[in-house]
Amino acid sequence: MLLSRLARVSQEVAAASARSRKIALLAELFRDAEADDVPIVIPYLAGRLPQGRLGVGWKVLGRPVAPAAEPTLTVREVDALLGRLGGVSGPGSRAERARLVGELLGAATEDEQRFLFGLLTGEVRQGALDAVAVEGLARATGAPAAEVRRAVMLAGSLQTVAGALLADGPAALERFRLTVGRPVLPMLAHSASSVAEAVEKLGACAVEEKLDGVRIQVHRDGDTVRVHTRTLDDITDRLPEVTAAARELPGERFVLDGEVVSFDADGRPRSFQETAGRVGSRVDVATAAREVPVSPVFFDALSVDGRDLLDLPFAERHAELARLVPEPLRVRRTVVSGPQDTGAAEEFLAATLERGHEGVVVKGLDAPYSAGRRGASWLKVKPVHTLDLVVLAAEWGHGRRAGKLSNLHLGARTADGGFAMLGKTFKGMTDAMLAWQTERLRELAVDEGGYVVTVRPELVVEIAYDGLQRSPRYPAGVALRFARVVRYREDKRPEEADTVEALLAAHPEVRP
DNA sequence: TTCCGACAGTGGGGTCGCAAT
DNA sequence: ATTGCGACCCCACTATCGGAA
Repeated sequence: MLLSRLARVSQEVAAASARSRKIALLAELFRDAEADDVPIVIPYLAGRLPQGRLGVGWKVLGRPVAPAAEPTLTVREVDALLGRLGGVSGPGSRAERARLVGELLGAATEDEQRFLFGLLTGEVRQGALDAVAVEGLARATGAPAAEVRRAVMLAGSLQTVAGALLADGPAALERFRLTVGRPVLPMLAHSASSVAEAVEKLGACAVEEKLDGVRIQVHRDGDTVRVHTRTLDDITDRLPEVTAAARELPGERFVLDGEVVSFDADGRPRSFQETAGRVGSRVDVATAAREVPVSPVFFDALSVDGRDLLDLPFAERHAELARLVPEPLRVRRTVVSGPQDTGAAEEFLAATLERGHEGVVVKGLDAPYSAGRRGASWLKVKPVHTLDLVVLAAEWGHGRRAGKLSNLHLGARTADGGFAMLGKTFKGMTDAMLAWQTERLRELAVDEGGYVVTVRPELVVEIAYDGLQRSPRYPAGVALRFARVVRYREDKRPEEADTVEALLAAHPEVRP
């Protein structure tokens, strides 16, 4: 199949607003793909590379290359070239990658270049990714969409399922069951604004502490232990403590879901930055493990002794977990009977925060494990802080925000009467707010030269954030974590905005 | 007819490791 | 030695479609 066909379909998908139309377009293309093209075409149209990321980003792609006049590239040729690209490493590899990318782009037409650009940067922006591709695949093969989706979650990969389906038809879906040693997409949580709201929604539920670390899925099959992240990357080699802990457990075959975190000498959780830095260290793991030891803490069991527990109610899965995993290696929790018992849930949240953790996750007791879904039966509750800050500058948006000032630079007052930038945010704005702030900020602009528009520091905005973190980049030595706009405060003058001093006083746990 | 769940898009800060400077 | 870049960790929120209620 020619790459030009994919590029054209991707454009048509982007132009279609109806999901059903997007699905139909993808299904038609998948149906036409030859067997050898399928493992390439399907991931490409889901906005994904079969090889994973290739070490090619905006910088390498930034240099314009004269496009080819006629489309001649086939998807198999593209795949072969990207395969070579992925294998390049060592001195001179940057130049070699750039050369290969240039070769590829030079053979592509303008439309094809645009498609490849999106694919390589992971931003296809056609309003259709995995979920829509799954529907298209189901349509193309005559398999029920729900079963295809479930197979993809259990295989942890769309390609694998696509290959099997196109080779053997819908019957192939039978093969995709939870298998120890093969990671499945983890279940995710929604947010709730309070414990009361969460308990109201879920009724009888467990309230569990939410640890601020890295999600892990641990598979043990006899002596073999594998540890995977939320995106199913294998990080076994970086976490010897987790492997050791899994081998200590009194079971030969199991799959557990949990979090890996680091505690200091007093048993207080270290900052996310410290834990994530440790988990990210892969060269000298022994040293990293000595300096920042980590512990696994589990909260769910997906499989124990060959029994697949996914469809069991959480209460039963947790009973299995408790049989296998001793209490110190499980998250703290309390069970409440319903809204009449909200007080106990709130006390548990307060105690959890007192111990230095992030918040709680409230979980319905009768819900199954919805692999790969953001299940409505898991609700996280974290405290939210707010500040009144001053807009120092704004950046022009992209995509559907093109032509709008989107990303705000946020400042707090300093002792000398100036402002210190604490981070940026593009979150929380409605379309109406985007339009309004674009107009208002242009009135305040002192420099509209580049993609950053600097403004007179006069506009006050209320910002919600999750916490403060140490920053090597911003002048106050701290930055806001997950900042988002709540509303503009036109009733406030910049002299009434919050100060850096007050912010630091409110977060004694963080020192710049 | 209205409501709500699922998705995609729009980017945020930090750290690590590698290659280039 | 330092800098630049890409890959991944963590993530919030809004708009939209389409099926559920």
